[in-house]
Amino acid sequence: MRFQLGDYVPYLVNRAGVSISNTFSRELDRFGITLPMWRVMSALLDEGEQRLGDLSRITAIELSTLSRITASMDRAGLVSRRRSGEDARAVLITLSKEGRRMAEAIVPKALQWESAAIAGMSEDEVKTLKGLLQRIYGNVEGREAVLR
Amino acid sequence: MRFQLGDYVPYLVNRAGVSISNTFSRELDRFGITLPMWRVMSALLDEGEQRLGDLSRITAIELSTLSRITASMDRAGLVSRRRSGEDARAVLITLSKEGRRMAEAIVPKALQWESAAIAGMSEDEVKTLKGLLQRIYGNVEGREAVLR
DNA sequence: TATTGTTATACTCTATAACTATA
DNA sequence: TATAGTTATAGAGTATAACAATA
Repeated sequence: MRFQLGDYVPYLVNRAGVSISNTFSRELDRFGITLPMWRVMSALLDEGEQRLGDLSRITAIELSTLSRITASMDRAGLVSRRRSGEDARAVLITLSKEGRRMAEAIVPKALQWESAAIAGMSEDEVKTLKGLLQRIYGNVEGREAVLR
Repeated sequence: MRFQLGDYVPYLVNRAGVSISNTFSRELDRFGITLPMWRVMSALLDEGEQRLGDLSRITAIELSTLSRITASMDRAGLVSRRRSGEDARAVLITLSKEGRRMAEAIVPKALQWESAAIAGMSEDEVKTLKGLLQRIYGNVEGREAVLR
């Protein structure tokens, strides 16, 4: 049976994703943060204070990994963590002033990298791309949910 | 400045890629191999014997990582490695009989996972998706090449 | 000198599971 | 009992660089 890696969707998606991530990670090195940290910061910038569990869903970072990441960001002064008043089990994460300042400095760079990645595509193509990627994620996670 | 993670292409690509990779990795666990190993095997299945450097390009795996991975696959009896006669610096990697048998057993599973990931998409959409993902990879790696 | 590949180190993320505290 | 997080451990990939062998 013939199998061509260059025509195989999971490979193409993963290769594109890894490629973007790796190159942007190098940009983030200058700020002393990792890509998952940037995800956390941008999610908080957009959505405001979040519970750890919700942040895990938004950023697609494993809860246990996220727990360590936010602890490290807390030590670095980028976020603050406090117990929720409504549910004492929950931890609320917020951007600190410094974290917000850094996040706002990174946003333009992030948009530049996005532009570079989608260079030459029409608005329609980009829109289609986003839709299809969301469907892939939904399909895969949905199947996962069934298997669990 | 507003920044929405859920509308940001690098995030969407990476999320979809990681999601597919993680779920398929669990399928591969049954065969006792990792996703990068499967990449190597499928590339060799499709393209035949390869130099390590070429295999690195095809699979998008770092050379130093690939060196260790193929060494481990060699120990597991999945591939064989030998020096090239034409260029004694180069190492040629081939699937062993057992490696080929395993790869051929995995191909149908891989195609099933691909089908699940792209469920509900038309042929045209899938074709568009592949083209756009290839362009992203080209754009990013091209920019990388310039920066280096 | 440049290229092909190997090896070592330090770091990050993942997967898993045991654990605490609260609901 | 179930949920929200924390912590520890083992394993895999990445980045980097030093290195050997060959071109």
